Amino acid sequence: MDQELIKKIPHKTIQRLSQYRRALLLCFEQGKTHIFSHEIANIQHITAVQVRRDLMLIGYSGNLRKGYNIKDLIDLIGEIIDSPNGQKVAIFGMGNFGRAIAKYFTGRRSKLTIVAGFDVSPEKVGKQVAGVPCYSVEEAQQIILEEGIRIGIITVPGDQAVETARMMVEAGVKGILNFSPTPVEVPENVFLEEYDMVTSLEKVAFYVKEH
Amino acid sequence: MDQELIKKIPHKTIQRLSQYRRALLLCFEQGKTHIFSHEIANIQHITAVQVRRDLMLIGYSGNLRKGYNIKDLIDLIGEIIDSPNGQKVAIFGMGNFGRAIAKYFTGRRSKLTIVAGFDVSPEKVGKQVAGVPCYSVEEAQQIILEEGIRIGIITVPGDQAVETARMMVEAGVKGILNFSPTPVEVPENVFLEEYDMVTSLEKVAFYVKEH
DNA sequence: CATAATTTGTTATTTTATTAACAGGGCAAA
DNA sequence: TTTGCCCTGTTAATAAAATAACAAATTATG
Ligand SMILES: NC(=O)c1ccc[n+]([C@@H]2O[C@H](COP(=O)([O-])OP(=O)(O)OC[C@H]3O[C@@H](n4cnc5c(N)ncnc54)[C@H](O)[C@@H]3O)[C@@H](O)[C@H]2O)c1
Ligand SMILES: NC(=O)c1ccc[n+]([C@@H]2O[C@H](COP(=O)([O-])OP(=O)(O)OC[C@H]3O[C@@H](n4cnc5c(N)ncnc54)[C@H](O)[C@@H]3O)[C@@H](O)[C@H]2O)c1
Repeated sequence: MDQELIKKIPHKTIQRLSQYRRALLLCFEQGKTHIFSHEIANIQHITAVQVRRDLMLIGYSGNLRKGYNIKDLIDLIGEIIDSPNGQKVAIFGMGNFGRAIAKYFTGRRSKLTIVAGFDVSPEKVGKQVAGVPCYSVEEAQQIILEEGIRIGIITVPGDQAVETARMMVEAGVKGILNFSPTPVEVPENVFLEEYDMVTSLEKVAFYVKEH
Repeated sequence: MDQELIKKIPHKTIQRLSQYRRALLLCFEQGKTHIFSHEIANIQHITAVQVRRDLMLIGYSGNLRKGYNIKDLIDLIGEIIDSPNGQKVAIFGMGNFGRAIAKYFTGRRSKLTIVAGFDVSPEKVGKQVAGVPCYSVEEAQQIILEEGIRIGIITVPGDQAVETARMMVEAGVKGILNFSPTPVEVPENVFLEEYDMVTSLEKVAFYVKEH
């Protein structure tokens, strides 16, 4: 696919492609070879039109009678969202959440590998969590460079997030997923995604509230 | 505020209100009494217009010279998104992630309290995590009813999520925050929020990829 | 062979969300 | 007092996302 076009894919479509792929992988494991847009839509919470539109944007054509070839589609989504040689990820803050993430990601075959954790606590530095070595923050710059880590996950306490992000960017990280409740600033050439769990829960609470 | 109007507030605004409040609480603790829209905007990643628009929607008026009264605004946001007597929350699946959430939420004063965890593993049932008792899933229906739990967080493995959600709804849960990668179905009167961490990370990876 | 039934691919429309524009108010300083 | 500045609140314009609508293609079937 043309690189120019890839950049024009809406953010929401990128997210859905990731989700389509996971659903497709499940179908593929079950021995299915083809799938219709409305079947994909049923698995996710969306409409068949949305699915077709997304696939149109990535230039994938299905078979009019059999639908989409699952294997081909998985591969095409992979070509778009994965990097050929994978990407390395580091976790900043190996507390309860950071460790849960490390355990969760390790072992599952994926183009994304968590290769390092960083923490300030002497109890954690030097240990391994699910095979992920934990280093001190002082070593971060060096390890990030050596390993070629381009993505960082922030799971430090909120009051440490801004400084941590600054340091990550300085060390060469190109993408940050910030799970702390404190928004951080990054330069334009760094991609930032933030998710605040408390906000999500408060949102649910609001819509559940007896007005 | 009028209940009819409250229901018309956009989802995104509700999320931002939650975030404004947290930022405001920090400012309040630092002794500030008033704040301008552009100051709030700077803390979050948004524009001052967005802030003013959101506050307009909830009918809050600031002082032309001093900006918004922090204390009043915190209280108003609380009136809108909190329930007066708080709401009870349960976690389904007390694994690594579920336990991290339990530890994280406990102790912080908030209108949301995690009062129970549920799991199938005999090792976990009967124990406590950060003061949150873990029950077997068989007990769920009864405990949810007794405690008046209206909100549930799903942190069971993906292949258990659909069945878990079904059971939660049957037991009377009115809002679900699903962290498993598997989308679940809920009836119309139940509010559903889903967050998929892998998708977030894949999104970051995509925008960081060297095209 | 014609027809009905499906499903894709794409354009048009609608809805939702964000940003821009600006009137009006209040205070400070000239 | 008057001028200028910097706010808020609100309407208007723009952009992004989702949905609807439908032509074209393919196959099964009478
Ligand atoms: N645990 C959850 O379920 C959860 C949910 C939502 C958000 N979060 C957020 O994730 C973050 C971590 O939460 P947690 O529950 O794991 O807390 P935690 O206290 O268990 O872990 C924080 C870790 O960060 C380390 N740390 C502190 N300062 C650091 C620094 N400057 N550099 C590197 N490491 C540092 C600490 O030593 C500790 O190991 C917080 O910002 C929290 O708000 C956690
Ligand atoms: N750990 C993470 O950082 C992380 C990140 C993103 C998403 N998730 C998702 O959260 C979920 C849990 O992840 P985890 O890492 O905590 O896994 P985990 O295996 O540590 O925990 C899962 C827990 O659920 C329990 N369980 C299994 N079936 C159950 C059922 N039917 N009812 C109640 N409990 C049941 C298990 O006994 C276990 O305690 C998974 O769906 C995972 O995809 C986890």
